[in-house]
Amino acid sequence: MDQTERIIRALERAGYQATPNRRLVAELVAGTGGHFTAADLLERGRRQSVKIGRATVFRALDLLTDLRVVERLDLPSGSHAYVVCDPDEHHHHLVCSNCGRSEDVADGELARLVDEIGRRHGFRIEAHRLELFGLCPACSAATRPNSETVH
Amino acid sequence: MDQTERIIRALERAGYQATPNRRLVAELVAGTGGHFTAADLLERGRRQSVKIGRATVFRALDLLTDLRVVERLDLPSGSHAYVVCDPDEHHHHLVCSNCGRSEDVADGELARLVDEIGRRHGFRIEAHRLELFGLCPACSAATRPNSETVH
DNA sequence: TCGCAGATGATACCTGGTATCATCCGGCGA
DNA sequence: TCGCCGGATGATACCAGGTATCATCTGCGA
Repeated sequence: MDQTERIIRALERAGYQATPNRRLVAELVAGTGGHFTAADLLERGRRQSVKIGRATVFRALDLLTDLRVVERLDLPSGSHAYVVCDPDEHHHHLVCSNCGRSEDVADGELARLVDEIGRRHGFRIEAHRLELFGLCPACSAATRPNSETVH
Repeated sequence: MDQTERIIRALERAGYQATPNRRLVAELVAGTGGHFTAADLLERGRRQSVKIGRATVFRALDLLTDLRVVERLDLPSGSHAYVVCDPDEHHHHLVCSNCGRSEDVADGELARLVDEIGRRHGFRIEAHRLELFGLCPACSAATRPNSETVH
């Protein structure tokens, strides 16, 4: 898939240079199955024996976060991670607590619910964040193979 | 209000000693209107010219988090804070982005929604977290005084 | 060819949190 | 009453993730 290209194009569309370093970060980011940390990217970069500064990685991630190509996630453990996601639509994340894989979840009914909560508490709600953690189909099957199949 | 006592009693019920330091932390925690950080507590402690170690504060907060008397919050800025809350019921937080005041929000319909999302994506959802940010009634009124009154 | 803006990397720094370790303290048994 | 012991404490060092600074590099346009 062209995840890498999508990211690069998002950068260019926003008027940023698509430098080799940024391309590299885009590739590394696109190559993650699920969530990742800046340290992950650095390590994978080094393993491919390309050298890139820590600051540069953080700066690139910052850019991508601004462009909403990646988002920051707060894991239940309290630590932070990043995930690639769709910049075009407000959504939330469903994260596999075993393999780290992440899926976007459309806001859907949540907006209505949030609205209602705001009204009930008299708050003017400006932002909300829903994060869901659990086992993805694969991990779920692996840990409980005798469980019912999808239906 | 007996917020302080409630916290102390929660400690004792769980078999922990209610030491003077823990009492102090309980008071400091109970005395916050909204969310706070460990650094806040330390500073307020020192301002009251009681001396308490950083580690002790963190340890006490850890305990209280375990007892679910306080919870950790991830602010939109990416930083962490703590809030006091009701340990007896699964709930979420509605946080004023101006004054920091926080209210508990019952899970309500969200459980159903979460369930449905899980089913749709084939995930076995184990945990979810909803955080809402906005202006509380007071701050809302202050920033837009000509706005409609509560009705 | 020069100059400049933006990108880069090394490095120092900051913040929030944890680990370690020696010390302190209060309760309890001898 | 003494001594012991476990839990609590505080100082301190440490760690991770992230930011700030600054000198250097690079590529592009005039």
